[in-house]
Order: sequence, then structure tokens, then C-alpha cells
Amino acid sequence: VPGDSRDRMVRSAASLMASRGMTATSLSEVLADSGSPRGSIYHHFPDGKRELAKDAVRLVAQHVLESQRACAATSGQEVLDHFISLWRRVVVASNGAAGCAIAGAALDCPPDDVELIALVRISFQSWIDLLQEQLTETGQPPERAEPIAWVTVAALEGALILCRAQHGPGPLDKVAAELSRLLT
Amino acid sequence: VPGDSRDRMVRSAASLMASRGMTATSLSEVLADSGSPRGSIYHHFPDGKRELAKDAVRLVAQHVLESQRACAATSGQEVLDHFISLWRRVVVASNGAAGCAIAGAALDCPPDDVELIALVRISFQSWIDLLQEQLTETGQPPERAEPIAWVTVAALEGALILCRAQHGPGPLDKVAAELSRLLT
Amino acid sequence: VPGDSRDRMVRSAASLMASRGMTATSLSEVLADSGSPRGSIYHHFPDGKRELAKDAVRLVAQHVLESQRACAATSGQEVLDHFISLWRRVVVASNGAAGCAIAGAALDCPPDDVELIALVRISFQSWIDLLQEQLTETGQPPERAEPIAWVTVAALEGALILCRAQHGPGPLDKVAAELSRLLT
Amino acid sequence: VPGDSRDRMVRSAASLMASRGMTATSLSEVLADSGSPRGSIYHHFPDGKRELAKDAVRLVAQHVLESQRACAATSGQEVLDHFISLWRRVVVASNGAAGCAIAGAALDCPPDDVELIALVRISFQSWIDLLQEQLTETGQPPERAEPIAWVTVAALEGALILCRAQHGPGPLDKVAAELSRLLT
DNA sequence: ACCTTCGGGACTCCCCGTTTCT
DNA sequence: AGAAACGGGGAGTCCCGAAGGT
Repeated sequence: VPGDSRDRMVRSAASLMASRGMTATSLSEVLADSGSPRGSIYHHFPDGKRELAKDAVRLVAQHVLESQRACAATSGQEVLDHFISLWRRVVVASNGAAGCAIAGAALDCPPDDVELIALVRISFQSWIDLLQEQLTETGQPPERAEPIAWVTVAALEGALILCRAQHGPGPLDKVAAELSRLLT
Repeated sequence: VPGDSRDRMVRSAASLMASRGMTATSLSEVLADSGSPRGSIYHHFPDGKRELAKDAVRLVAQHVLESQRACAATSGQEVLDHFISLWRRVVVASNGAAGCAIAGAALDCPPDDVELIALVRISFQSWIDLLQEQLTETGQPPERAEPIAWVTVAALEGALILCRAQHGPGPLDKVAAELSRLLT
Repeated sequence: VPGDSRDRMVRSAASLMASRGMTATSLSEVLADSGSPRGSIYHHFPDGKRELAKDAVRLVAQHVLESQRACAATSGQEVLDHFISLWRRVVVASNGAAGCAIAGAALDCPPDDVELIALVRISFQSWIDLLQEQLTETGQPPERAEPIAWVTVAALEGALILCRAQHGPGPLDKVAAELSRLLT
Repeated sequence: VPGDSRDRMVRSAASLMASRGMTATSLSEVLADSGSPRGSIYHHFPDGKRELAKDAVRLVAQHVLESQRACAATSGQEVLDHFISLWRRVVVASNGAAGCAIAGAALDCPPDDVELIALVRISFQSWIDLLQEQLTETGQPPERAEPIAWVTVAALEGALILCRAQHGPGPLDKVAAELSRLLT
């Protein structure tokens, strides 16, 4: 299938970046993991690792957005539950090792790579916007929906880091329980 | 002063790790930043980069702990405020570029480095324990203090990541406001 | 026009080889300079870069040969003048940057590429033969024509190198003046 | 012996550049030829290949200069003979394969590397200056010494190229014979 | 005995010349 | 004819032992 090889590389990159961060993810690992030949990277990603990383960020952002958008929640609680459980599965499946590739990109992106950091920003923002919208639609007061969405994303990302240290989803569950208290 | 050069290296490492993550922080940068000669690293840190990174984590953990311990808060609000403002200064001073070196270590620490990840765990735990204690002392119900402490640390770490993307302390402020609502 | 694209590639290759040598001239540059699509290389030059380089050498050798043959010189002086001025134009137009593509091929041709080095040899030889012939026809003693032809080509090629370093045609002019003294 | 390894690398680089040109000389070859480990290059030549190439040029320039300076010539003929025979040995020993490393550098030095091209210029100039001086001292008219020196260096460099194509010193000998005719 | 220059490989990313299949 | 894919090196540099200088 044409174009499949490129997708496999992006998926591998996203997966590895979620576990090791961006810098620690070498192209060799991506190549090995995706079973791609060495020269393909320059072919598919003329700008090299940067381009691959950006595509990985885009992939994750899009994936989460679609997953969350597909949830037919009828209450604020369900909105948050769906968002958290999406990540919980990742954490459980990897014993906490896997986190968020976007955080990985944000953390060790060189300060001068403005494009990447901008992409990280709009990715997070897109999640926040969606959560805010869904919270409003399910009955949260409009002025409450936005801050709740922000703290949800923040607490989630932080919890993923704590889960790495704990080798398990404990912190995520604790956070989820508290977030619920913010709902009206 | 003997030992001074070693300290400078640890401080440089902590600072750089907060901005770039652990893997992206090369020993050369640490050396350049701290003005140390190349060979000194093996002398002061026989175990190499690993040992340096661990010491940097310890330094940050200790520094935050002491700062927070020094706060004579009389309410849960003040406890949280003190903790957040401690980080807010870092964010503001660096336009969001600097975050938490421990998160940097957690994010791209190799999965097999159990010592480092353990150190990260107990560092976070020490903060949580202190916050829980301070929250209890300032009037929070005992069963509420622990989850609030957890979500505080999680939301803080997540907010630091969002602040990197936003080049400013906005996310941290939004998070702080919401955390207050969890207090009784 | 069929064959036009192929010619453009050979011309680009010759031009680039004159400025950078053979190894430093990448196919990508040739492609970019000639505006050819990437895949065309192997269609037009089944043997790849080697074949392209050889054609570039042939092109230059032929071009010089024809130019020099077209000169209706009536004295040895005019023969040499015509030959030198042919190169002088190239040097002046490029501020010394452009030299001789054949020298570029000779210099960094791999020792095992016997075909290329043979081509270089017969190319130089063809110039020497022509000069010798023209010198004889314009009155030089037969036994003098051959060595003068040799030293003329040698001094020219050397002067082109010196011109690169000087960013101008100065060395070429100095050499031209001395060569005249060899004539009877 | 300290510093010996660095010298060996420069010597290897000079030798390889004389045979293949600069671009075609890979650091790996230099490393293999000199028996040095890969990491040494960064240690001895912080600026990488450029610095190594420049040192190689300097080495050759210096070596020729000293050799020529050591000749106690009593006639212009002897001056030229000494200079030519210096190169003739190199050509014969390598069957024409080895030429002049400085020409190799000049030929495929990137147009933007001003330092290297400047070094090439002053290297050639230093030879020319010395030849001019020796020619004057051995009785050539002062106004003749300079142009003869120029054409000598040019013809030598060109002859080295022709020798590569001929796999032998023939062209060099032809050139040497003609150069003698320029002497008074 | 401190420490620091030097030497040693193992990667990193990049990009090149090539081939294959459409 | 041309787009996609393929490996192999290219330079760079990173982190680390070991032998020398003070």
C-alpha cells in the first residue's frame, strides 16, 4: 500500500516519543520499530527529524480529538471520564511507561524551533476547546467550562508524568476523582 | 572552594534539564554553562551523566521542599498559593521556557534506569506529603488533604508544560484558580 | 524536444564540475540546476553518475576542440592567444570560480575508474594534438610544436587553479605572456 | 608520543587529498589510514574536516617550502630542477596517482570557505616568492624572475594533473624542459 | 593526589547514488 | 518517464576510559 510506510513511521515515532521524549527517540529506533529502510526518512520527511516529530504530534493531537469528539456524553462527568479513560488505557497497557508524545515534544524541543512549539500549543488548545464545548453542551455554566477544560488538560498531562514514576495509573485516578468535584 | 565546582555543575544541569529535558542536555553544555573543565565530570561524578542527572533531581526536589516548608501558611489557600507562586517565578523569568527538571528527567529517562525513576517518584512524593501535611494543619479535612495534594502537583506539572507552549504563565494562573475551588 | 533534457543535464554537470570538482557535484545539484526530474537520471544515464561525468568531460573536450579549431590563426602567437582567451572568458565571467571540468574529473576520480581517467587523457591529448598541428602550420619548427603544446595545456590548467585562489584572471595573463616567449 | 596522533592524521589527510581531492577524501579514510579512532578528530580538530584540510594544506606548503629552501642552487636551472624533481619523486612513486593536495583543496573547496581559499592563495604565493628570490640570486634579471616563478608553479600544477591521466611523469619532464628555455 | 588533556568508539542525523515498480 | 523506496556512508559529537602534567 503506498503511503503506508510513511504512516507507520509516524506512528512509531509517536509511540516512542510518548515513552522516551523526543530527543531520546532516535531515528534508528523509529526505523527499526516501523521496519522502514534507512533512506526512506529523507524521502518522506525532507526536513528530517523535525518534520517527523511534527507529524507525530499532529497524529496524536488528531487521534485524541477524534476519539473525544466521538463520545456522546450527556453530562460533564461523562465528558471528563471519556477523556481521562482514553489516556488511562495507554497508561495501563504500558505500566505507566507510555505518556503523551506531545508533552515529550514540548519538554525537549529546542527553544528556537518555533514551528514545533506552535504546533504543540494549538494541539493542546484544540483539546481544551473541544472539552469546553462539550462541557457547555452538557450543562456546565459557560463561564465554568473554559477553566475546567484547562485544568483538565493540565492535570492529565501532569498525572501522566506521575504515572511514569509510579508505574501505574494511580495518580491518574486520583486526579480524575478531584476533577469531578469542579463540575457544578 | 572545593566542592564549589561540583555544585555549579549540578546547578547548571538542573537549569538546563528544566529547559531542554534530560537527554537533550549534553554534558558539554553543562560544562560550558558551569565553566568547568571537561575532565572534571568523571572525577566528581564517577557514574557519569546518570549521577549528575540524579543529583540535579535531588537538588530541585530539595530546593522546592525547603522553600515550601519555609512558608508559614494559615490557610489552604495560602499553602497552594505559595507552592504555585514558587514555580510561577521560574516561568515568568524565562518566558515559559523553564519548567521542572524532574519532569524532564521523568519524561526521557530510559525505562531501565530504575534508580532515576525511583528518585523521581520519591521526589514528587515528598512534595505531596508536605502539601498534605500543610493542608491538614491549615484546616482541610484529613481525607481531603491527600487528593488535593496529588492533583496540585499533577496540575502544576501539566501547567508547566502548557506554559512552555504559551510562552507565559497564563496556564499556571488558570490552574491555580481552579485548584482553590477544591479547598473546603 | 527529446534529448534536450539530457543535454541540459550534461551541461549543468560540466558547469558544476568546473566550479566544485566531480565528487563535490551531487546529482541533486545537477538535477536542480538543470530542472530535470529525479528519476530521469537513470533513464538517460543508465550507468549513473559515472556516465554523466564522462559525458560532461566529453562535452567540454569537444567544445574546446571546436572553438580552437575554428580559429584561423596565422602565427603561433595567435594560436596560443586564442586558446588562452577561450579560458580567460570563463575565468573572468566567474571571478575565477569556474575552472576546467576535466581537471575536476581528473583530480578526484577514483583510482579504479579506468574509463574516466582514459577519457581525461585522450581529451587533453586531443587539445595538445590540435595545438601542435596549428603551431606547425603557423610556422613553428616541427620539433618545437609538440613540447610547446604540452606546456601550454599544463600551464593553462595550472593557471586555472591559481586563478581560483586569486579570484581573477591575473595568473592566466602572466602565464600567457611567458608562453609566448617559447615561440620561435 | 603526544601530539603524534594529530600529526599522523594531518599527514594522512594530505596524502589522501593529493590522490583524491578534498571532498572525495572522507574522514573515515583519514582515520583508517592514520590508525586513529573516530573521536580523536573532534578532539584535535574542533572545526572538523575544514580544519583538518587547512592543516593538510599548511603542511604541504611548509614541506615544499623547506625542501626548496634547503637547495643550494647556483643557477636558475638548478633552482627549477630542484623544484620539479621534488614533485617528480612523488609522481614516480605513485605512478602518477599522487598530485598536489593544495590543488585538491583549491579545486573542490566550497566557494564560501574563504579561509581555505585564502590559505591556498598564500601557500602558492609563498612558493612563487621563494622561487623568485632564488632565481634572482642565481643570476636571473629581476624583472624576469617573477613571471618565471609564476609560470613554473602553474605549469607544475597543470603537469601534475596531466601526469595523473598518463600514469607517469612524462608530462612533468616535458614541462621541465620547456621551462628551462625561459631562463636567460 | 588532583585534574585535565588526550584518546576511543558508538552512536546521531543527514544525504547521496541507486533501484524498482507504476 | 517518473515517483516511491532503499541502503550505505558522510560528517559530527556524545559520553566515556586512561595516561600524562602540576
